Amino acid sequence: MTETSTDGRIARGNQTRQLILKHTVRIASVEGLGGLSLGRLAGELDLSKSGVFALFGSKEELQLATVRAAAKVYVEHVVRPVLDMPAGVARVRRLCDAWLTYSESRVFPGGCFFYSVSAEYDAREGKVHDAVAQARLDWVAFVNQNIEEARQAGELADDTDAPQLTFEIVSLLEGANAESVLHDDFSCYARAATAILNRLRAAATDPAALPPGPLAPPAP
Amino acid sequence: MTETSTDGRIARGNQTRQLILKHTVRIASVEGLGGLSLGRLAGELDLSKSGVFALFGSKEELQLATVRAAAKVYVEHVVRPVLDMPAGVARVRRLCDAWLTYSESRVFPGGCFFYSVSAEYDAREGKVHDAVAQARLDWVAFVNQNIEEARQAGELADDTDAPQLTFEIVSLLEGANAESVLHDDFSCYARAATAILNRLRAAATDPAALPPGPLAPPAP
DNA sequence: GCAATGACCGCACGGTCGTTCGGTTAGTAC
DNA sequence: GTACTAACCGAACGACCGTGCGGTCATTGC
Repeated sequence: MTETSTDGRIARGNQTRQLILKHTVRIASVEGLGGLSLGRLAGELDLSKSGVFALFGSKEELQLATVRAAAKVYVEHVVRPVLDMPAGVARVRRLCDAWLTYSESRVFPGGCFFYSVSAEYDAREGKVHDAVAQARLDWVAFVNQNIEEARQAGELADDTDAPQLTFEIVSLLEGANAESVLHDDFSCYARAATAILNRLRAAATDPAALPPGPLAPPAP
Repeated sequence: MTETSTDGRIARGNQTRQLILKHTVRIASVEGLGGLSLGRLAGELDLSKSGVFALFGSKEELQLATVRAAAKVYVEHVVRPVLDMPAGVARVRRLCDAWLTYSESRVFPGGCFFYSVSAEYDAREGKVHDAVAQARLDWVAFVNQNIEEARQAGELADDTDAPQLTFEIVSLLEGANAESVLHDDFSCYARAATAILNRLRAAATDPAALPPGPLAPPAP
């Protein structure tokens, strides 16, 4: 517990852990967290089953680590692209575009990781459900905060119901992901973008500031 | 294969099959079709594992039969309540209300059955995926048809994009289901109803014909 | 009567699951 | 040097999985 500056063993362990988690997030986005199995991971990664087990301590801990790893990827692809933008409706729009790109480009092969595992664990109890639910709460709160800031900046009507608008936007985003993955049809992404753009215009104080087009311009 | 009017054996088999399917649709809505197991069903229903197996022939056939059984329940609770209404925007609205009631009242304990299994099998291949995808296609086509009929009846603007409106409505419905099940919070149903009502008003030729309130009045 | 059918059971099979245990190897601390 | 720690392996465990086989028993058609 002292200041161990360079322990090659721990570094190697973390490396193997990340190697494993790169696989689990991909598997889970397609087959769910229940599709993970220690034997399968060991086989595909040329490790021993007990070695994989030892790195996480239990299967549930592996699942929780997978959720945390997916959250990092999610933040990187969806949240971070808007962090350097000023608050406002353009930032909200860019957040939506980032989400649609994240889903459409199949950062996870099974579409949005959290859509898959949310549906898998929504009606169950336990730590995995709680972790997934918290991740979604954080995401919804972030969207809501961006909308609220746009309202307070005067770019959305004063009487805009931020939680209501948040619900609608999140539903449209997830609806596009669901339909595109299930039917292997990407036309719904344009539908989601259109719907969100129109909805933002309806709430905006200056609809002309929301021109059509795939991406809102980055901060100048 | 002749006209066997009363074969008690086959009747009894169908009865047992339906007993099993009543359980499988409930289990699958919570834990997914992958959560089904012959041994578990046999234990909970006081049957033998081989007996359950024999009634369906394979596990995949049991899953497909479960999807068909859930589709029947779905039609009964969502589609049938609007069949005796005249085409128009009131019929569309009532269809949405029926869906929200179906989800909110937990006809399936895990919320909408098809939301759960769609997310479970969306990125996989095989007969189960195809059956689930087809069921969703049928549902979306039905919503789209009702919207299109309302447009042709002159109750929605001529330039209404029916598939676009269908996508938005279906997304909002499923969004409410997802959020309520995951967080055990039912406030989102009101949000979905509000969003859909406003969206229909925006497309309606006579918005005054869409008063607020939980349910559109049945046909007079 | 007799033969056929179908629901249903008991049992065993090969396989995979998560987990445990003992041991080897390599890096760190003293 | 010794003591300790952590990654990692190989073998084994008990439990459960889907499936197949042989058999019992009630119901049907002839």
